[in-house]
Amino acid sequence: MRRTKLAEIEKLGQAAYPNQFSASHTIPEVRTQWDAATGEALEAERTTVTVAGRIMAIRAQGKAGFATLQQNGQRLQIYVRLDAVGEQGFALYKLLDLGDHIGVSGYLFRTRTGELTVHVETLTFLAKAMLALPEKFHGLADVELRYRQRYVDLFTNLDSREVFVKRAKTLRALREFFDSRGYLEVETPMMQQIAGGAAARPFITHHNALDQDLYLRIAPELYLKRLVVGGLDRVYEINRNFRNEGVSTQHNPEFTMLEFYQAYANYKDLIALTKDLLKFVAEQVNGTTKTVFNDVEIDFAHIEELTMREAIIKWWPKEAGNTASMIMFESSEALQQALLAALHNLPEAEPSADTKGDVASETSRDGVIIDPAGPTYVETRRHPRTAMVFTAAGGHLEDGVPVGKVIAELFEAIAEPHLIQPTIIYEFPTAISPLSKQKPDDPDWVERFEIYCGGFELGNAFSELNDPVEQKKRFEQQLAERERGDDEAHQMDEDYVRALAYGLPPTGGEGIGVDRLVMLLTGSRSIRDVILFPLMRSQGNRDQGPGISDEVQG
RNA sequence: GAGCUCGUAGCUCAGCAGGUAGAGCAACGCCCUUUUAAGGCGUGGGUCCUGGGUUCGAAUCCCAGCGAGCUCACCA
Repeated sequence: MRRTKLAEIEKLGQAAYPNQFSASHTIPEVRTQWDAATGEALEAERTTVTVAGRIMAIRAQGKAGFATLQQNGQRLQIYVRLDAVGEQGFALYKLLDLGDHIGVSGYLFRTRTGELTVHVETLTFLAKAMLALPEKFHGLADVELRYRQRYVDLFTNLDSREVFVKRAKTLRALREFFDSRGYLEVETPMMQQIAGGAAARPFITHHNALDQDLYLRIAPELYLKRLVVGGLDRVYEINRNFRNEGVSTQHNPEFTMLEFYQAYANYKDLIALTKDLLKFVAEQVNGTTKTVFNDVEIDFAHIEELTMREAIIKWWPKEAGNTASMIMFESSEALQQALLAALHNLPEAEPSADTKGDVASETSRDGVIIDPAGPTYVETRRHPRTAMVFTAAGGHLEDGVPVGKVIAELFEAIAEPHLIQPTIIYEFPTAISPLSKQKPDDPDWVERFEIYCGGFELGNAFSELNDPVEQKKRFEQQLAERERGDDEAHQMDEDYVRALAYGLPPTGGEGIGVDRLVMLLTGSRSIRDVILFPLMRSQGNRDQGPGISDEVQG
């Protein structure tokens, strides 16, 4: 059908796939320059423009007609009439389909309804859309198709396009921020012989000529610190990490990570830097420090700072009474006591028929409804989740799990869901921080912080461990974990230990999930909405949507 | 990996007390020289995700599979 039209277009003397078209303006340029011009002014000027674009709407009316062209996410109406473009030109107009690319030349005017319009004098065919476009009003709504056929999503759903424009702005702002502070942008290997720098399962690939397995990197961390050893005191890298794990609204197997390292800085310096960074990027991208995520307004100009311990106490469940205090963090026994007291305070649960079978109410987090606006629980009559959290924590302590690890678990269960506004949580237990430096006055805690926002983790930073002897020891501990079957435990990296042995200055390092940052800045609930081509399950030979074969091969 | 929901025309959707599929947009034909979700008249268009089963009869009910979304788990 469209093939025959293309043949007819060629008969009109138009190339089916011309090699170039010289426009005088882009559509956004025309809009910028003449959006404010009145009809009278346009008539007086009689400005002729030559523009190109994709036809997104077409309205024919006998011997005249309109069409809407789109270019770079902006639209401009054109008006084509028989007596202006001639028989050939009008014949071409009538053969056009939605989605075709054309170029037009003509003068600007305003229609009766006041819309800026090109009064076309010459019409040039540029390329055919062989497949039908999605419906003009709803656009492409099927989420799966939007991800799999992003090219259609981008020109039909301009909101989607805007997300990726903002993503590019985010990256530009990040680079500007670090460049202006004397950081050097570097690129370190993404194919590594040892996948290190994080606890995650890697993808494995193979180099044929060397006959050697390689890992796609899970983090650039260890290479970046080697560079600091080498005297590149301030480095940053923005690039992909790959982790062989499940997907969710917050995880894609390949994701973009910003990591930066600064010699002679510690985690306190990085806290200050992170605050400046988030504020700067938000302003560059959105013109304001505020953004709306999940219907909640988030403001990057006000970033709260809490220690992990303070956060646990702040969001200690109300129904557990006044049972939390700083003392409980001092020993396993103290924490046990606090947990027991809290459990004792919990009101009796309602009959189990109500709680057990009520799987559907999981969304309300098992009876605890979270108010995203602030640190308040709206209590309902059930607290099974709270009880479970306390019971599990107590059990772990009895099993001899390090108190630091249990404290971190409590934090994740009790406090993390409340961290909607950007919040820096600092001082982490040593037990869960193998690469961080301990606090000089308190070896159970390390100089580390994470930044949370929108209910998830956005970044992770610490004063880097630079003692090669201690580092080697920690690698050996990880090896022992590996022996026990933990395939996420770190491998020994002798070369990294050697690098440290040459002397890593006191250094602060941080990683920020760029995709998640873009999610916050664009109000996107799913990471797939900010990744152009998110990983989708293969569909094998199953056809998805319209194919070209029918049109091309007939 | 588990639970819930979904899969019907190119797109957005309806149809599901079981009786051989429908609307709008898009497409095709005709009318219309300032319309804009243009309008009017007419026409064509389907592997109802796939495969089984129940039934005289399945888009509809049942089972299995494939794909997706969300939630949870895992995981930074």
